[in-house]
Amino acid sequence: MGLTKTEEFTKAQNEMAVLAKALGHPARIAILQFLIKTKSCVCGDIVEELPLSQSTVSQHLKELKNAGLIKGDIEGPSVCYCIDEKTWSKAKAQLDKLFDSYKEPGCC
Amino acid sequence: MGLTKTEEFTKAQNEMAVLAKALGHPARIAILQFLIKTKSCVCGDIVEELPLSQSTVSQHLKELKNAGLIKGDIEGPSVCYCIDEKTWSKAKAQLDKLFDSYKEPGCC
DNA sequence: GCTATATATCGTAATATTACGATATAAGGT
DNA sequence: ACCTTATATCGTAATATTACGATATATAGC
Repeated sequence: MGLTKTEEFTKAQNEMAVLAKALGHPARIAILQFLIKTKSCVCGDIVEELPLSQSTVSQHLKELKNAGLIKGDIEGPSVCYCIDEKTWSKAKAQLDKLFDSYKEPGCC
Repeated sequence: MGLTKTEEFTKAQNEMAVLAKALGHPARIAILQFLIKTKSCVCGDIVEELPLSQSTVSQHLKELKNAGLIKGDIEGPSVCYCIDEKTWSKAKAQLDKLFDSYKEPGCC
């Protein structure tokens, strides 16, 4: 056991879970905020900004990339990361939909 | 190792990460959608709705409760779960803020 | 108090995540 | 080709998550 039963859920549910999971770590929130703030999408400056080692930051960047939230362009010897607009707006839309589907205060 | 360095990040970053992490599993997305759909916030019917065992569902409910997204009222022999309005709108606001802070398409 | 039903918790096993140092890879400059 | 710099990957260790069956707990009804 210990393996998420993805096949048992809908595509939409799995997609949303993947996106939310990628946001489910303070370091990754911090990375995204930093990428948004410094529009120039400075690359390895993230390592200096975060209280984590270079390899750990690289791992978090990889996960954000896997989820599709960011993309990385090679730029000389370094890599330039930035928000992937398409997935970003998709994530926003999906989460908005979930949050907005709750209207009335239920029963308890 | 293997322990998230929560102290190194801001309160807001950690809070958002906790909320997102709670949403980071398809079963928990399914549970929330079900709770919203059946306004009567039927309790253990969730177990019948999901392709998971009773104990596993109970574990997921516990995590959603820990994150504050839902609350459970004892109602006779069973428990009535429903969305916790306060945390729900807080989560919505925090995520909205993150998503909306991205405007221009960066560089790459 | 006993019984049935509904949830929660415990114990356990498998897999995943987080983190780091060390090492590998890739690109630019000399 | 060599060196430097920037990132990525590997190996490893600790902790967390996911899942289930079995057992405990709690409440209503008898």
